[in-house]
Amino acid sequence: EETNNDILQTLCSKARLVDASRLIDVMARRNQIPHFPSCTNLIRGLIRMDRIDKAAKVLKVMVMSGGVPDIITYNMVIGGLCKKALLRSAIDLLEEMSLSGCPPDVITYNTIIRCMFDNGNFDQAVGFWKDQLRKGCPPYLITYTVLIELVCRHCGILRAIEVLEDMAIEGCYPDIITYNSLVNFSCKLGKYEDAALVVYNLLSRGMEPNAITYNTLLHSLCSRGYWDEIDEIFTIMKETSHTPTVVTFNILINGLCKYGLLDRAINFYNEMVSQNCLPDIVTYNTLLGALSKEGMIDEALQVLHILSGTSCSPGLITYNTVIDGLAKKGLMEKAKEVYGQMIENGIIPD
RNA sequence: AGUUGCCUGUCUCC
Repeated sequence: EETNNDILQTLCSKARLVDASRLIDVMARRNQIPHFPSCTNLIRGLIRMDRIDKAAKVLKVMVMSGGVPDIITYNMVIGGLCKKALLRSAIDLLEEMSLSGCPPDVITYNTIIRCMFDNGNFDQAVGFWKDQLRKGCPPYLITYTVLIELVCRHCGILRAIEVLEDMAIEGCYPDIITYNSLVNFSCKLGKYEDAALVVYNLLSRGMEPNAITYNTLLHSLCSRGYWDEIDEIFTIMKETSHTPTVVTFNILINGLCKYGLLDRAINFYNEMVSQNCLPDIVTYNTLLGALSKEGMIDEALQVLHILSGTSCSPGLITYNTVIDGLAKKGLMEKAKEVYGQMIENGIIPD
């Protein structure tokens, strides 16, 4: 046991986390008790590597061995399970928490509610939330922010705004994120009158739209090609303290590309560079997709080549984008070549 | 300290 724990610590410190998790399995089978702090570090590391399955297993061994993981580690594992849509496992773990001496907190509940919501299990999410209220949990802003979209979806924007007002009466003040969620939802439905109503409401509460509010509007307007309105908002952003961000430019570039207006998209690219707003990998992925679609294959390959070895190196989506573009033009040889580059650069295909 | 809520990019489905 002692020897194994020494090995465990060595593996953890050498970042050989999968090996370490196998060792934990072996130790568990031999009824050996793993060193708990190492377990915690291992769990967190495995989550960072997206190996939730392993992390959950180590957590289980730790608990069975009498260890009590801290709330943050638990929440991270539950969050990881939720991201993988393993809601059932997340709920099982939630139930084990209290038994293991580490009762769940708001963050645990919010994580689970969010997961139910994302999976379309709306009734389950609301039921779960009501259970919490019944148990005496005070209303939490983040929970409301997740659920307010449901009110909007089922009862309309006016009711949603009423709920926000009720929240404030209960001392739970909606913030800009809460309002942005509603702006986003309204925009997705193309209900710009509703979005405007939300903006008026946040203004009347002494808040201001932020860059994300504007970006949300821009994204929706872009998908519908409302260029005049887009121009107007972009101008407002430049005049206020909510300067366009890299996301703003990415939205505009993407919108123009989708409409085949690559030249105008490139103008925005130049504008962002000249304003010291650094393009990121999303910017390049967007442009690469457009170049490929327009048949500007050499240009695309050139950009790809330039990107390799910069701080903004091509990722999985970059390669997928270019390979897909080449394949759709029937250029299978070139596609395979790029695939080879991808492997060489250590990117694992999906 | 580190874990939960708002905006952008590829493919598939629509």
